[in-house]
Amino acid sequence: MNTSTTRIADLSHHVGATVTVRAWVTHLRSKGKLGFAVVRDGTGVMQAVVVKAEVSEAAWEQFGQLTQECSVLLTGDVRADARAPGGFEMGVKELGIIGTSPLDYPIQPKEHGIDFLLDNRTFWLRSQRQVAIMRVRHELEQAVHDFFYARDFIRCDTPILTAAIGERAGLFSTEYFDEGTAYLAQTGQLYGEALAAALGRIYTFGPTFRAEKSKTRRHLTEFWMIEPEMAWYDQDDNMDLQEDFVRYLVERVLERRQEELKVLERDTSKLDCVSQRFVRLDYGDAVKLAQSKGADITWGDDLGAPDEAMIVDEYQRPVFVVNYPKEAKAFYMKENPADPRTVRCADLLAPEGRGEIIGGSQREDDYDKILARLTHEGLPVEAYGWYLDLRKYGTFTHSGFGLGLERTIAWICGIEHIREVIPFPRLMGRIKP
RNA sequence: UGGGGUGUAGCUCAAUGGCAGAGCAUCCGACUGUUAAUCGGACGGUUGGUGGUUCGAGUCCACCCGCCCCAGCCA
Repeated sequence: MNTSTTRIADLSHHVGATVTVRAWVTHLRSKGKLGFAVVRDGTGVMQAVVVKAEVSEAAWEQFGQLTQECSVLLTGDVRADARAPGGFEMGVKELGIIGTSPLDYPIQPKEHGIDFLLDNRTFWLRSQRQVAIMRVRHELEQAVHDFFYARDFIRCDTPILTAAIGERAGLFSTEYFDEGTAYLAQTGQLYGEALAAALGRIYTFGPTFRAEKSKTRRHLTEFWMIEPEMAWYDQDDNMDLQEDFVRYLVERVLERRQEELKVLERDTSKLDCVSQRFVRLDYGDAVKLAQSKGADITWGDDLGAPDEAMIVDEYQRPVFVVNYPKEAKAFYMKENPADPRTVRCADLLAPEGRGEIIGGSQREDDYDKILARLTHEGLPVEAYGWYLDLRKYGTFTHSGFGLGLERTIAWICGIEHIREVIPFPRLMGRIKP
């Protein structure tokens, strides 16, 4: 690495000194014999000021050759100036073009339509807003690992290529040698349960794939999920952990990524609600609440997106909706002893109409009951042999949940559509770039 | 998949059924403190496609295609 150059983020330490910066040109303005180039290097933005009378003939000529997105080597004096984007600017002495950039660069500093931006995602990612989002994403990923490491959870990686097992929604399939069809994992949970029996408390952090024909601002066909699984946790312990986890993630970003949130124009006061205790609302009460607000819903129905929005709107902070009807939920959730029509589960609804960011439950640990559920749902029992064995060889109380990374980032950043919070979104009808 | 919307210059958008336009970008010129600079000029079109109605269709109708929003499924 060339250590003789300075990163833009470090300019504040070099005020008054002469430094060299490598960067890309984002914006050019000229005013006769005075030129301005706003450049970025991934760590920040800097304004370069070129005065014809103060540079060589060659340097001034090079300035005239600059185009948007060409890469440059700039040498000059650093000074703080309130007029400069980023707060610091360089009085350029020497200037060289490293890589030219043709005049047809598609992204302009103005409004563009979403389809155009996604087609040009590689370039769109260079914009200040996208850089800010990716930095928050990075902070959250690191925060996930820090949270669980501090609590002695073991990170485990579960397979992406699987035989059909897991959720009910659509699967992506591919040929797998002589073994027939393999499917891209929709969840690591079932493997997580096996690992919890070996290691106690574990979590997975990986991509998941769902071939659902969903076209909403909350769905991707490929997204990242964090799935902890804890031996000897019941559903109440599970929710306590989720609450600590979500609160930690939000506070971590508020603490360390204020600059990025400012770029995103996020009203961070809306996130302060996580410091309060999260609401725990029984499913039956949630239905009554939705009904009182005019929703057409009866006991037994799953809550729709508008119902969820109504419920969260009532409390203005994260809400657990607990103990859903058995029929609305997956076979592996534990029957609720207090009301066998329901299961010991919870969805965590994020504020501001964001909807579900976590789905979790205590797992059914009774061999006969889970076998009956599998059969009742018409699932291929033989495919679940090793999973059922977890209830046969030393069954144990255990619980876990799945947190959708992109939904969480979108909520914290205040981004409307989750396609913007992953570098290269995979959507129904979009596989490129 | 269902409901709603939309498709016009490289981009973002105008145009009572009657000559297809603007801003930005690009090019040329002016300008020593710009902030998506400003000012003057130039360049830029098979109006998504195929049919139809009409003297005349970007505009109305039918079908097809693309995209957007909402819903379902979920994280």
